[in-house]
Amino acid sequence: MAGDNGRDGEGWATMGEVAARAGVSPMTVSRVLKEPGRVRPTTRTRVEAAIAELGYVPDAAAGALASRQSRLVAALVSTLAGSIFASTIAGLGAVLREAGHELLLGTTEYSSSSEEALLRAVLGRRPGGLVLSAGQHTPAARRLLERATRGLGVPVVEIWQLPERPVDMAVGFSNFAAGRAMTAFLADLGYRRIAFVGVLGPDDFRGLRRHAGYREALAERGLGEPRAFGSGGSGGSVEDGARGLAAVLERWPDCDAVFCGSDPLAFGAIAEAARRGLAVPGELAVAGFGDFDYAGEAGLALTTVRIPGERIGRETARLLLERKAGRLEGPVVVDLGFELVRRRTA
Amino acid sequence: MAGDNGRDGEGWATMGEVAARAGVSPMTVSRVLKEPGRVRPTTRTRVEAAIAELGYVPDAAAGALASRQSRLVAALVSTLAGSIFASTIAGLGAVLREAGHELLLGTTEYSSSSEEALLRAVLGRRPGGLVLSAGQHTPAARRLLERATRGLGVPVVEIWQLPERPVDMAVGFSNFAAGRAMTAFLADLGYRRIAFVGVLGPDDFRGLRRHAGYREALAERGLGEPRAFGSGGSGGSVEDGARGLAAVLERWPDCDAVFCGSDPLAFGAIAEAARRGLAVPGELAVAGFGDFDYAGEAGLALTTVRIPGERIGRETARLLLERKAGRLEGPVVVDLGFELVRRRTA
DNA sequence: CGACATTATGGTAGCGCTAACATCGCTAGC
DNA sequence: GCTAGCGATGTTAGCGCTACCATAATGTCG
Repeated sequence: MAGDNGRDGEGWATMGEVAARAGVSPMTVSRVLKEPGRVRPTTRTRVEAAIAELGYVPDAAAGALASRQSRLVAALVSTLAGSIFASTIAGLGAVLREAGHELLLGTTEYSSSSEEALLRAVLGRRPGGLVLSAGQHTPAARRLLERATRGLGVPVVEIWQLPERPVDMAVGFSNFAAGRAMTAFLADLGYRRIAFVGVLGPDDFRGLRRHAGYREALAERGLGEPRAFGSGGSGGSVEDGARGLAAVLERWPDCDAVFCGSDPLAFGAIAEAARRGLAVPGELAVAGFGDFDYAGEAGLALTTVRIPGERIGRETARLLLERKAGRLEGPVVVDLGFELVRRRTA
Repeated sequence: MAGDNGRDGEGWATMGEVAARAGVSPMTVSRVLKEPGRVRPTTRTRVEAAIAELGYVPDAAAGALASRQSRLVAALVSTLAGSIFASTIAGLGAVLREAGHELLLGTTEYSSSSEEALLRAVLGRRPGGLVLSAGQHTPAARRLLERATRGLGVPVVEIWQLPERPVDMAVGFSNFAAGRAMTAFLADLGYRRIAFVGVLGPDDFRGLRRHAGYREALAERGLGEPRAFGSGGSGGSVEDGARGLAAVLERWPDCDAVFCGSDPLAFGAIAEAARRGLAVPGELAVAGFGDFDYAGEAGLALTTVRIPGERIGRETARLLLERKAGRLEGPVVVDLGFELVRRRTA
């Protein structure tokens, strides 16, 4: 079977074999691959033929070793589930690929203890850039990161939030501002007894910031004490939303609006409201966060906060590329903002 | 700043530097890393101290080149959006990481023309395994794959469906059987005029198989002509579901059930039904596919088909590892099945 | 038409690591 | 006390590629 396509030997063809077949030196083959313009067309054609005949695919590890360029960018996100980061990763990958880089992906699944191990594994690949979603890093991880970016010049981008003290660069939006804006928006709409349902575990930094924004808006407008319910763990599910609304209503039965820290939570809240015969938004307004697919007019018609997920990915890639090209100095923080989307639940 | 942690030199510490500091040869350092049991404890401690002091992180590319083992597994999925593959990738990554491998991720975004480019890029990394979600490959891509698995012994796993002619191995379930089972289930429930709304573009192989299963079930039970509406492109959104139901109802106003090719479509259909004042399931039953988060009791309470997404990932990793260990011969196809979940929409 | 600037190609030397074998020091056995 | 045998460590030789410099082939002009 071997030899059907390509060659008979063991393993992959090497550049030397291609060179021999084309009657040139390995160096010329290398140039055909990387700077075709610098090789005479006739030679180039010959080399390209040899490449095709042998089914040659250059060994990236050898190339990386020799050139000290891995053409690899590592992205470490907390999770892929819930479609939160998916579009960001897609955008990141698309831009990167166009520039000839590949994406090495790691998920920490919200356990920051495994973050360090993952980081070490990934750094061993000598990535040309690092993308991180986590808000807080273990001290050891932070040290590794500092060293990578400060000492070794590896660009690092933290995404989906704007850290006070970025390791290097950051692309995202202010969860605090978004939380405050939506709460203020609800207040402007006339709602007075606004509750908050979110994930308030210590690991979910972003949820915490949204909640802080909510409280801030309440205080600014003198809307009384916060009415917040935080589902614990790694929540943020539809069930958590239903439970959250139930808990809130039990404690503060007179609420006229609930701001949920994520669209799934809002979904759960709406379903729970329906179960209780509460008209939305007539008797209870509901707002979400994220503008998931199903939040649109055809689905929930949810009033929510839209986050430019894919743009975060693309912008991150752009920054990485710019910095590698030396066209970017110093710390960079890009605020891509957010957008309040009013639909029919508030 | 350099030297804060680790060393002052340019770039990363090398194994040779660690060796010098510990007063041993590089080979001993290598052994401490890979087979600590074969190094005397006192020596090992010394080496480990040197590693820590220098913040040494071994260069995986060099290791790969020398050992001809990349410890990299590449996964090529059509998309990350819609949370379809997310849990599979998470499961895959988790198991792989435990075994000391990393995940190289590529998304084709349903364009099979870019699949070949992606495949080439990824093969350059000499992955120890390949995971693919696409059903059909371009001839060139297929040739590359055949060569990789047949000629070079790279394990390949196709996931989320069971191809008739697998490249190497496959882990998934039968979309045909699932489509048929849900349709038959609806029939058993007493529904007689069952429509289908799905993505029927030529690129979505899985949707096509589900649709085929639907037709088969209809034929088996003599339920008359199929009533199918396929949204074209890369659809599968909530909007497509709403539009799909509208189209179906216009053409066949007497439908008593709709089977949707995915949960988002089902969501759209339910929303559209509500808009038209149709009681679900009283006047119109709706079934979905996928058992997304929001399909649960707390949300849509959707009758749907549950797919073991994460298990597919884990099983895939297991197969890859097994085959690499030489404990697995010949083609392997693992059918992980599916589960009909009856909730309150049918 | 020969000196010179170009352009095209080749040779050499490693990148950082590990497989395979060589060597050393030690304990065990008689 | 000598050697077989073992465990611990070192030496050598690349893995496949690219930077860098050298050389050869081509073109340019007085």
